[in-house]
This record gives sequence, structure tokens and C-alpha cells, in this order.
Amino acid sequence: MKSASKITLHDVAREAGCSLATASRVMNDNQAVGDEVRERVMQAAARLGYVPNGSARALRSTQTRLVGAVIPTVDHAIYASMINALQERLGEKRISLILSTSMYDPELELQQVRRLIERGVEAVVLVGAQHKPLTLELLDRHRIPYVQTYTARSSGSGVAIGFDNEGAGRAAARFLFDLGHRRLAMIAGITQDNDRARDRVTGFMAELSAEGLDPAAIPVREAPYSVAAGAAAMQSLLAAAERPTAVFCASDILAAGAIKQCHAAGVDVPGAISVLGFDNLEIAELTTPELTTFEVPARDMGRLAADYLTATPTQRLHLGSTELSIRLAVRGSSGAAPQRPDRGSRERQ
Amino acid sequence: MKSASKITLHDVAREAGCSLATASRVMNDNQAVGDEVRERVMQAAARLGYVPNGSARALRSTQTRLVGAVIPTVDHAIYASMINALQERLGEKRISLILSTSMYDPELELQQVRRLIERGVEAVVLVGAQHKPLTLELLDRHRIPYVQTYTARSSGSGVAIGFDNEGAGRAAARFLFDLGHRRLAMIAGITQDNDRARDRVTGFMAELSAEGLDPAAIPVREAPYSVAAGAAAMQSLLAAAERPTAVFCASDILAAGAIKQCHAAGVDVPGAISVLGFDNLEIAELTTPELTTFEVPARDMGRLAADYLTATPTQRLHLGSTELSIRLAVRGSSGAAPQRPDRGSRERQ
DNA sequence: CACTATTGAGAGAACGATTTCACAGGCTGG
DNA sequence: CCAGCCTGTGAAATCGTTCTCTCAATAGTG
Repeated sequence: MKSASKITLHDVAREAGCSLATASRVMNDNQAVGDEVRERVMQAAARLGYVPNGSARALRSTQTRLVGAVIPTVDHAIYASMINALQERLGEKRISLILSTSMYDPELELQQVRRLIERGVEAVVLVGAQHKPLTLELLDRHRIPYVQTYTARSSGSGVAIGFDNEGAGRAAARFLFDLGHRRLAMIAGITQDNDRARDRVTGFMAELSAEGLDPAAIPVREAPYSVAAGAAAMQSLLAAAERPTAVFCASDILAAGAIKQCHAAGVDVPGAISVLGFDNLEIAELTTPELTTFEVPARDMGRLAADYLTATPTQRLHLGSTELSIRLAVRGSSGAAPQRPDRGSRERQ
Repeated sequence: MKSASKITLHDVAREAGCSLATASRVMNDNQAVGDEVRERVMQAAARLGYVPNGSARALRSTQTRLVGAVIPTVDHAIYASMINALQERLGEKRISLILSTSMYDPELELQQVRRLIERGVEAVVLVGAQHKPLTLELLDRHRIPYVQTYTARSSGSGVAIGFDNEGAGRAAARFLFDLGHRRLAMIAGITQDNDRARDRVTGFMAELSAEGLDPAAIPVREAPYSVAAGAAAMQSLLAAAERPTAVFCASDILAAGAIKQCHAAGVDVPGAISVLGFDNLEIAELTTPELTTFEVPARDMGRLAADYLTATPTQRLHLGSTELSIRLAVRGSSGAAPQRPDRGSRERQ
């Protein structure tokens, strides 16, 4: 049992003194095999250190037990925890996860999906509802079920397992408006090729317009998801003539940067400016003050996506899209609008 | 080209009016094929929407272009960024990554590795140097190259691409000792089944012993990697009769919790207690004061692991283990030991 | 006791590619 | 002008399973 590298089922069968077919039956324990023979085969397999060849199995049975995921990046906690939950759940069902990243680029996403299809994945997890038409077409054509996460929109034949980004944007506006804020701003993610980011902006603006505020007067800064970019965006907002009294950030990472910048500029949070985050990452409780933020059910999405995709096609019909609710975790970074908001003079720098 | 689900190379060949062999040659563009025929095959493939069957290809050519990784969890930024870099680098070489998690459990790790082998991965990325013997034996037996990351130790035939955890522990001790601290403590990760966590403790203690401090008098609290656990550990340290003046935390997450707890208890950082972190995550610059912490080259490990594993066996001999250096990023959370450290009276709580 | 289910086991055909071998022509060089 | 050599192409074997037929032997039934 030392140098076993190419032990095939054939070898096991010979060792056990039975036929290839019988050995196969034992390995898949799906058909009647005599107890004595079964035992002999098991012993032989163990003795030889037999490991089934997944490719051959997949080829013959057209079952790969492989699921693919294409996410923008693993380097953002919100995607990482979804992936973690997804992998855990799939693992329980003996399904492996092929992970690939698109770096927020739809073209790269298409490429990754194509590669996943070649690999024979039986299902795919995507992020968001915005994809190249060909991407979804390809999946449909190969009859590969897929889900779109982090969104409540479904496109193509896919199902959405996520939440309403536009609604969240509206809720953010509502929350701040009700606290008396009238001069608002937003630090958004890069909306190019990113429907989630865009929807949040849209919702935010829509709700404020509905309240009679002029959308054109609401500054929106786009920033990649990093603390530094959040800080820079906040700096630019603070420099404006009419400084906002509340800023909605599309991610806690941006919000953390924003708060940091406020400290640096000597601007009190939430005294002078309220800051709202998004995602409820672990860092939300590390800023001072702690972040008021939307709790995104990342783990749930991963788990539910796994459950949906591993369901039988008939079960799947009963399942369909799931819209998860997102809760606003109210903490210290938000408060009532200042009575006489100062007109943008800078305390420091 | 609408309902293409089972278009095989055979169909493409028929459509192009050539043999299966020739079509295969075109797809792999590795052999001489006439320009005119090549063009016809390409057209046919495109027209039919042909997608090669990875399983068949893998079976025949014994090349899966699959690499597996088993990490404790994706839900920790330090592993996530390694995985991100790994995936990116592998992707460039058209290799897919199968991701699985062990939840810090060697038994589960073994199971995952076994599964990866079945899948036919051509290389494996592990974390740390501590594994069940069978795990490495299995990899060796199947001649699957593997690397151990986040450690400089290599075990089995594997190669290590990481850093010296024990050395880091020593460096932490040295740094704090040189600042005049004599009453030290450590908030470690769970050392059970985790050699990296254990090595950091060992190094820390060794260096302090060498300086004449009594190891038995140095409190070590183990905590899972979460802010809350870090806070709880710090609380327990603050409650001790002889309160430490410096605490080395095995992760920034723990350190962030520790600092948070200090704030809650009204203990000044670094005035009364210096706090050292590990990993240099993004959160290290979000705490107040910002964390002094060791910068772990997570991305580099991912990239180098990919490079090593995708090298040819002969190139690989030249490569071998790589020990990466880790730098201490000195920020505000560390300072000189207080002159007359107060004896553990609690400011509050 | 004859006849039919039922169960256990083997032979051999797929699965969809890659790859070796063979061979037909068109060239080059002596 | 022919031996010998590329170059381009096809036929067929093969990779390690699964799975569909068979068929023999045993058990069950009237």
C-alpha cells in the first residue's frame, strides 16, 4: 500500500476476486451486493488505498458534484462570509466549491462562468443581477441553475436570494430624514457595472426627492471599497460650501474611513455629522462612535443559495426567489440633525 | 445554436467536415493543422456553441488544471486575502481553485484533502505545519505537491511559504521589553490544533524567559478570533491583581477587542497598557489609537504558493521553501511602560 | 414439483475527449 | 528521377468509471 498512485477500481476488483461491475456497485452502495463480497471489496479498497477517479466518474455519470461561484472579490468580508457559509453547506452534501473572482468586471465574470461550465459545475452562484447577456444565456443553454445573491432582482431564468438594495437606500434616506437631516450626502461604491451600488444610490435619491429635496443638490461621491477611499470621499464632502449633516455610506468600510476623516478634521460624529454604514461588518462596532448600519444577511444568502441549488429540480420550483429583510442596527454614529448646522467652516484643515 | 447542451467535439468535427482527431488538434492548437481546416473547425465550434467537457479531457489527459486549498475559514480577512491572491494568480494560468474549509479541525482537514484528491487536484495549499500524518501521507502517495502557508516550518515533503511565527512572538516580546515593560501578558488564539498560534506563544515566552522573567507569571488567555472574545480576554486580564502594562494579541481582531475593552474600563492605551496586534488587517488603522501590529504578507503567500505549485517539477526544485519576513508596523497603541504602573485597581467596573 | 420472482454477479458498451500510429501527398536533395 | 522527409489528416485505442443487459442460482408459491 505504499506507492499507490494509479490504483483503479479494476485493481480493487481483482484483489477482491470479483468483477469490476460488482466493485463499482459496492463503492456506490446503491445496488444489492452480497454481504461477504461487499466486505471483501471494502477490505481490498482499503488495503490498496483506492481513491476513486472523479473525472471518470463524472464523465460516465454526468454528475460532478461541483458548484461554482463567481464573486467580485474574496477580499471583502461581506463576500467572504457568504462564501464561507456556502462552502460549509455544500461540503455537508459532499459537493465541492470552485471559487472564482471577477474583480467587478462583467467581461471577466463571463470568462469565469465559461470556465466553470467547462469544468462541469452543476450550479452557479453569482452576485448581483447585472451580467452580460451572454453569461446568463450560456448558463441557460447548458441548463445550469444559478442564483443571484445580494439582490432581490432576478434576471434571466435565475433566482434571486438577497435583499432589496433600492429599498435599503430608501430606508437610509427615510431614517436620516426623520432625524431632521435636510443636507444629506452619499458615499457610494463604484456604480459602474455594479447594480447593487447603483440601486442604493437610486433608492436614496428617490426617497429624498419624494420628500421635496433637490436630487441635484445631494452630493454623491463614488469610491472603491477601502478605508482610505472612504476617508478621501469624506474629506471632499467636508470641503464643500454646504457641508452635509448626514452621510450615507454604501459600505461599513467606507463609513469607517469617513468617520476616521471626521475625527482628523475635528468634526464631531454624530454631533455635527451623522454617518450611516452598510453591511454590519465586525468593524462596525470598532469605530468610535459605533456605526449605525444595515445588517446584510451574508451567511444566510450563502446557506440559502446552497440549499436552493442542491434541491432537486422539482423541489426547486417550490422554492424560487427569496427576499431577505435587512435590519438597521442603530448605534452611536447617527443622531438628530444639529439645530443650527454650521455652514461648512472647517474646524481644522 | 439554441438548445446546445450536449454538443461534443464529434458534432463539431462532423459540422466542419473533418475527423474528430483534427478537431481536437484545433481545440488544443498544439499541432500542425491546415489553416483552412482550422478555420472551418473554429467556425463550427462557435456556431454550435461548443464547450469542451472538462471531465473527459481530464480523464484522458490526466490533467485537471485544478488546485485545491484547505484553510481554516474564509471568514477571517487574513485567509481571505491569501485566497484572493491565490485565485487571481491561478486564474491567469487558467487553473481553477477548489476551496474548502477545515474550521481549524485536522480531522475535517483530512477529509477535505481526501475529497480534493478524488477530484483530481494537481496541487494543494494548506495552512500551517500541523496536520494528521495521514493527510500528508495521502498527498505524498498520490504525488500531489503541496505547500504550507502561514508558517516557515515544512513537514512531510511539503514546502513552506510563510513566516516564522515563533520568531514573531520573540520579536513582540523583545519590542515590548525594550520599551521597558516587565509585566506582560498575551491574548493568544486557540492553540489546540493550531501550530501558528502555539508558536507565537512559545516565542513570546521564550524571549521573556531569556530576559529573566518568570514564564509562569505571564498570563496567557486563549480566545477564538473575534472582537468579543478579545474584549473578554482583556477584561479578565484587567481584573487580575497584577495588571499587565503590555499585552501581545495574536491577531488584530483580538487586539481590537482588547482596546475596546480598555476604553470601556477607562484604561488608557498606550498610557497604562500597550497593545500589540498581529496581521495588520484593515482594522488596525481603525482603532483609536491605531494598532501597532505585525504585517503578515497574506497576498504574497497566495501569489507565491500559486507560482510554486504551477511551476514544473524541475523548476520547483530550485524554488523550495520561502521564508517571508514580517515587519512590525509601529503605530499608536504601543508606548513606553508607565513609570509607576498602578497595581491593578480598576478605574471603573 | 414445476414455475416464476428475486437476488447476486459478470460482460461489455458507453461517456467525450486525447494521443499514438499509420499513411497520403508534396518537397527537397543527391 | 527517386529515396526520404516533412506536413496534414484520419482510424482506432484508451483513460476509469457507471450502467444496461444478461444469466445463474436461490427462494417462494400454488
